[in-house]
Amino acid sequence: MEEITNYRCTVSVTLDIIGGKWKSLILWQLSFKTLRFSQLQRRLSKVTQKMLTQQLRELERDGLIHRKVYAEVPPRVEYSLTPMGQSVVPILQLMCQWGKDYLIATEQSAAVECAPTLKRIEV
Amino acid sequence: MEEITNYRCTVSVTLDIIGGKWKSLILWQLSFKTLRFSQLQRRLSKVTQKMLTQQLRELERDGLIHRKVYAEVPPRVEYSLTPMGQSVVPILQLMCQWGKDYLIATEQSAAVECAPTLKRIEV
DNA sequence: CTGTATCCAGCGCGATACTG
DNA sequence: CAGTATCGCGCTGGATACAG
Repeated sequence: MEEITNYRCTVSVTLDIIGGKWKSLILWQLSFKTLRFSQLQRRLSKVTQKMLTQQLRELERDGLIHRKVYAEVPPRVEYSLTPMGQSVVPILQLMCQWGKDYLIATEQSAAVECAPTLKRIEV
Repeated sequence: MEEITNYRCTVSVTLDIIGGKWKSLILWQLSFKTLRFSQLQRRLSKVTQKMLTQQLRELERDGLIHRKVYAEVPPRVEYSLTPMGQSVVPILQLMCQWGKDYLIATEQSAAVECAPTLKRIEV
């Protein structure tokens, strides 16, 4: 008989916070530079406006991103990583590298890049 | 005008493979030891049999886990990480540590553990 | 430009029953 | 024990319209 103890695995804590459908990709983009709403939307070519807004709100609520509104017409909103948000970047870097290695290992590596200088994501 | 280039971010490649609802948690459990189907099910207390089977099949198809069937009655099936599966463990370790730090930073850290000696996950 | 607010179609997933 | 098969509900998320 195995000893069983209930506990909440902190891996799932992390998944609750950055595991949302678009959250990792949003954080990854913001790790390179502060971006406006429309810039994020262009980089994540498949997100709908509704989803992007929703995911941004949750990331803001959880303290990972900062939302700065400029009192201008037309309105401008810039999103950036908080220190807490920056602390997840090492995880994303590992994921980026692992994905690259995986594609190479499975020989699907043609025409794949993940450099911050490139601007649009095909998800 | 920004330069826009289409590419597939390798972060999303990784998410496609380990981003499934239970996959990270399955890999995390298997990183400590080989487990039988029923052992996995007990450790992931909220998974249904259907979902566990489905996620295991996909992880196997993607080359992250190995499925070994023993020709016995009653049947016994053991799941373990392949070398490819072991290569994601560093990501999971970072996630585990980050989750722990997050709980501490947000002062929800009471009664939380993530040690491999503990056996059951409340997701 | 950066959002809200509805509506509703699709399917993810749970529940249940059955099997080698 | 370790699955497979089927049914159906509930919620996710897309489409659309509207607004500050």
